[in-house]
Amino acid sequence: MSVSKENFIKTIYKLQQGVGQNTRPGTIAAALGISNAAATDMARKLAARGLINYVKYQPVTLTESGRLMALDVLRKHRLWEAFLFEVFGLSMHEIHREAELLEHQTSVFLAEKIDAFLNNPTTDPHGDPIPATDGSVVFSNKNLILSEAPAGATYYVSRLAGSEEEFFDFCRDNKIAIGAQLTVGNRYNAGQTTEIVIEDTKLLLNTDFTNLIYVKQNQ
Amino acid sequence: MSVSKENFIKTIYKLQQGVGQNTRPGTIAAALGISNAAATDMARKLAARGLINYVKYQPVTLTESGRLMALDVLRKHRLWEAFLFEVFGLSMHEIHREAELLEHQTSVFLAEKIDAFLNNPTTDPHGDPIPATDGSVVFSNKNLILSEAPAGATYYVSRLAGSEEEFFDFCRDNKIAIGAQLTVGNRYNAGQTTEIVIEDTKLLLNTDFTNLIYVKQNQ
DNA sequence: CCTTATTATTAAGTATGCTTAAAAATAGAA
DNA sequence: TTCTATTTTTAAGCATACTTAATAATAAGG
Repeated sequence: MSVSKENFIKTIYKLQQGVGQNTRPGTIAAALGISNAAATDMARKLAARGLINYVKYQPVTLTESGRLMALDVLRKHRLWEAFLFEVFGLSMHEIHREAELLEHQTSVFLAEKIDAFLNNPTTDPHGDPIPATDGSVVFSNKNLILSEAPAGATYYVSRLAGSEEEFFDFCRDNKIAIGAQLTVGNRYNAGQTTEIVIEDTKLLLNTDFTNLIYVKQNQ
Repeated sequence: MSVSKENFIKTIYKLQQGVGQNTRPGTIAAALGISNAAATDMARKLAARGLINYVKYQPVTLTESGRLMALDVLRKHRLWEAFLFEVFGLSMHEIHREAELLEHQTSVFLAEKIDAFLNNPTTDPHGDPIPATDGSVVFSNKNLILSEAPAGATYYVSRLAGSEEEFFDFCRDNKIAIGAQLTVGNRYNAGQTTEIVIEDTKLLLNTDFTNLIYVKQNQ
């Protein structure tokens, strides 16, 4: 499997998980920074290999073996993130950037070594679940997405699901970190804008960010 | 720079260092497991980029920038080897196999982190020197190649310059490890075969292996 | 020195993963 | 529902990194 194919499959998986996103060729193309034509082309190739279900003009979906492949790459990505964070103390953005490259050149053998070294972690430093070798993923059912978390309550940040440096910079500058306490205030603009209070500071966030931040009731 | 180009440049560098080897297209092709035609093709492309000197029907040589690129890849390779050996306790063959993949996806940023974590090592677990960021390499002038080491004397193994699993298996099975003591005995077959004594066991090695083993007088 | 064997090069062809441009299908708005 | 805008697909083309087959040059042996 090539890097391009692994990233294509991984992108489909992540779009399927994401809120308010679809897996149409154009969406995948935009996420990967390639042309729509290239995405259509790749969709046909991966369908021929039995990794995705592809019907012309329809959103693509992963087959079971495609899903397993996505999870294999994601497992390696998140193990590297946890490792680079733990051992070298890299930032949230740095671990993502480096893991994005290393994930494709990591043998199952090495992934197991990293996993054992870290004592089989269940989440990476972003709070993303680390899939097991058999493809099982445990999503915390306590996690609420900030864009839909009931107002008035106080929560702890449990997951920062972004990947862009801009997002992590914003989080850092505004004390939004895993474990940080925040209160959800009013919603404006038909729920597109959420008011939060964090360390006595009021912030207005739109869905670009509230769809990437997860919270839970207890720390 | 692509993986293919990095490996081509790296192979030229290693062939230049090796004993009884040349850097003709066919030799490079054999080392990389590609056809002679592909090697000629790549030679032309890299010459166009100013990384190698290529004249038809002549052995190729690295330019200064080609040499720096080879050393950059080699630095990352050997830092990974040292790291995987130290942190995960992988074998001599395993560290090589994994580093062979990781070396091409390692940023200078990450290489520096690994280097600092290991306290700026000067050699990897095989005894190979780790090039510095500026491209300087310190070869121990005390190292003697076993195929040319004067007979009758006792030495310590200082470097195992192979990469094949077969070579490392042989070394392990015969107690040839970095720091091990050995005595050079008679030479036969016009110097092609060297008798050594290691832990009271006599061994006959040919140049396939004695060109890959380095020794020195003091531990 | 000449013949032969080896090696290197060129030429033609293939798969991958992209691109842009044009055509076809779908989705959205009036 | 119809028109238009958007999206998807197809088509043609390109660069990379290989292949095999044929040709050319070099190296080696007698």
